[in-house]
Amino acid sequence: MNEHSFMTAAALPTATSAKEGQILAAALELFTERTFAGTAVPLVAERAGVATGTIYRYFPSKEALLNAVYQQWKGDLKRRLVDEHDDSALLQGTADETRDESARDEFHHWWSTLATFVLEQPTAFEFLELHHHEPYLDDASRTIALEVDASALTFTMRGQEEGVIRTDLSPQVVIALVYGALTGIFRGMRLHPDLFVPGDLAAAEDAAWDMVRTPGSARSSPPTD
Amino acid sequence: MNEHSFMTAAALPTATSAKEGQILAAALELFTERTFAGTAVPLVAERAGVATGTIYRYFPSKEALLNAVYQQWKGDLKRRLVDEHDDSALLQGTADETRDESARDEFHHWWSTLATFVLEQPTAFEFLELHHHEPYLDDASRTIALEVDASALTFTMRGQEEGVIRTDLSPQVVIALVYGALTGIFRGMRLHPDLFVPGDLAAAEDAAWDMVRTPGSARSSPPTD
Amino acid sequence: MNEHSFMTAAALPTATSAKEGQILAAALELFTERTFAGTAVPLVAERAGVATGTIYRYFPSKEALLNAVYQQWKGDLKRRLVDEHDDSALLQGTADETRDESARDEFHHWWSTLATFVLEQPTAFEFLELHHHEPYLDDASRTIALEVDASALTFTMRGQEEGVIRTDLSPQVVIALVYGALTGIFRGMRLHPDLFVPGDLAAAEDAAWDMVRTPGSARSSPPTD
Amino acid sequence: MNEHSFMTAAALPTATSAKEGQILAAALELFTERTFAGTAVPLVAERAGVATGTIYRYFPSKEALLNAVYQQWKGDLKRRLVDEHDDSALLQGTADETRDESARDEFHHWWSTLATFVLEQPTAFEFLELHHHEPYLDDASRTIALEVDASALTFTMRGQEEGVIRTDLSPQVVIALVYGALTGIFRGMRLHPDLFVPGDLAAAEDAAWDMVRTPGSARSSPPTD
DNA sequence: TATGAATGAGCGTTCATTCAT
DNA sequence: AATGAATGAACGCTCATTCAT
Repeated sequence: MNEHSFMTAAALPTATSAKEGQILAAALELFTERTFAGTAVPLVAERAGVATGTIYRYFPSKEALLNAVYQQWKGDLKRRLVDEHDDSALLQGTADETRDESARDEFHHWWSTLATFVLEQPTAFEFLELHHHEPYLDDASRTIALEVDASALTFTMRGQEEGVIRTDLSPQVVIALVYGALTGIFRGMRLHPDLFVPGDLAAAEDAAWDMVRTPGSARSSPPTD
Repeated sequence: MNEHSFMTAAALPTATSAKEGQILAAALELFTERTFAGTAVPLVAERAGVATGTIYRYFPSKEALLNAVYQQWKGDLKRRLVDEHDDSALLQGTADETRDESARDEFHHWWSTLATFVLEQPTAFEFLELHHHEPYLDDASRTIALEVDASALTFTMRGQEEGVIRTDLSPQVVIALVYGALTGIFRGMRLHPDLFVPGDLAAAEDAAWDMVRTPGSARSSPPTD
Repeated sequence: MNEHSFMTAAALPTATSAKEGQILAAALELFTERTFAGTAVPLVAERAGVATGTIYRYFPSKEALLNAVYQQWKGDLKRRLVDEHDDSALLQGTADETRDESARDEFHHWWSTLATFVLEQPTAFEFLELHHHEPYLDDASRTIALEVDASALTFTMRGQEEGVIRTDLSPQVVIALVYGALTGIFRGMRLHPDLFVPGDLAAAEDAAWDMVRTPGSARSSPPTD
Repeated sequence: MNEHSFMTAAALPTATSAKEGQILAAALELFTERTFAGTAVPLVAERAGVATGTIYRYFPSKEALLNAVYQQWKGDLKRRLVDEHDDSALLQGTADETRDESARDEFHHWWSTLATFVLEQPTAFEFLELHHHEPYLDDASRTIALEVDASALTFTMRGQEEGVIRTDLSPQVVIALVYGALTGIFRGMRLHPDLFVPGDLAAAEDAAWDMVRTPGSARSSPPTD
């Protein structure tokens, strides 16, 4: 299904030196805390522990640095959500008669993978949220985002064709609802860390599924990892 | 129910002159399009049709202008969500035996009020989303946000006590899920206007309710306005 | 012959405020002393007695400032060499039988006008020399230069047709020789002020004429102003 | 005649390695194309095909590199104009009765040597023109320039004493006129290559001589090489 | 000897804010 | 009350120079 997964992983921008990694990490934090325009390049340099000029040895401009951060993490997310899932699906060999189970399974895959990413890399997730649609995202950045979107769309439409996912809403609306719900919890966690616990994300999976499954159909439990 | 309504209403910033209104409108648009740090004050002045110096006659600083915009619209939203609803609830005199209905009704009130606001004032809604957690929000701005949150919390906890809203999730998580779901659709509408229609927001209400209602309980239809 | 001379004079860039004039004067000096790339904008501001940012209120960029200086002085020179001469020629009504005289007269006009300019505005003349062919000259700057060149070419070719100016050299070479000779003296004056006197320029006119007049023809004295 | 020739010849910088030669050649081109301040050292390194740091192994600073280029070519020019001529004059043994011839001959030597240099090394000639009077020229650079000037001065004054060169102008003015005329043609060739031909330089020699010879005296033809 | 990554001062330019008009 | 010219600190970025390899 996806015979490119090894290659694309290699093609994704990865820090090829310690300094580049420090710069990417500092930029991730600061762009997230202070927005792109609100972050001075010398500040990135200071947090990365390098001189200002060094940043321009690795990235041709501030904008290119932002795109590198975006591609680093959107690429990581895509790998988790799309590439690895395709691989495991190939290995397991999904049979047709398990479709009904499979939709719930796949929902679980998406939700739990996102939840894991969110808990492991909250700053990266917030960065991606903040820079969804900035005009300074370049083609490479947009391409990765579209690949993730396309994969989610495929899954959702299949679920609707099978009658497992509600059809009174367009697949885009279904995706927006689920992704938004997850983002809502994430935002609560960041804004009010005292009122949320890490388990909330996993606990909300069933509720999110109840939102988009065909109403009235038999409820199915998520798989136990 | 809401003993603060007089005070807060009076405290809300309202444009007291045509020029102030033009400045607030221009700032709303530009801060939303370009972020706070990415917006030059002279640009706000130009779009508002006033001289740069005039802005400083009405607002002591760029940051104060941002807070004024925030309070203008978060205040408007609060008035729609909290104040007016309290008023109408007071007038109608809600009886105890209608509680079960009432939770669904109140959910409908929140969802549809938010949906209306989103469709009427998409730029203002996006502005509020973008400036959720900025460090330059002042106390007045934060206070309004907290009042809205508190009102939603009260409603949700009552719904949970009544057994209508699911109790396997904390009230904060419930609120975050619903608000996030709505925001997700809104973001889809802004990002992909061709894939969404205005009716999607209203159509998603039932799905959102399915997410937070106690699972397995009888489904109740929303009221017809 | 040139009914636009009043208009073009008005269209030439002229300092429209005291500050703009100070900036142009400071830029002229510094660009001449230190070359364009060797001159920092803050240095121009300092010598002009204004803040750095003020320069950008009058000129969109350092390059535009250079072009403004160029057009200011090349325009001045063009006015002296071309426009005013056309005017006076029109007024006097040159007759055909005085052609032979006229070529020597016209040569005198060019030489003495250039000499006057050089003595009055040595820095401006050196600036124009230094920026003859820079790639950052814009179209307006080049146009003025071409107009001066074209006028010199017309005069030279007429002199050659009349047999007064030597024809063993192309008109371009004739112009280059004369202009170069004058520039050579100017450069000597700047480089070795102790070895040259202001009168040298005027004194060299006859020699320069001897270079380009048809050899062996009767020598004609320059007019006495 | 020139008692300095041994010393100065030894003092002239000569490329002592292939790399140094490449650096000098790259610097010549770039300083001429882009001016000194407008040329980045890494750019010189790139065009020379060496690493940036290598330049600092041969030249202590960018300024020193400029002076090395200047001395390389001004030294070359001096060798052609002064040293070799002295040598050949010494060998041939010039007799007194050929003085009148000799002045024209010597003029021819200067003009044709300069013309040859200009045609063979246009970039070097332009470089020397551009850096006539830069404040960053060091003593060694200035010394070479003065030696050339002194030699020209000696020749000119002798010509004036003999009555062959006009005496209504100081020898410095005479030199400036001739050198300027030649430079004027050179500049025309660079600026408008389509309007000039290489032969123009040689063709203008007679005209230049007409400029400085004593007017009215018998015209003498240049020697045929 | 030669490299080129790293530095940080300084570049051209912008912009929040002030204030004379 | 309103203007917009003026300011200068701070921006994104460059580059002469150094030095570990």
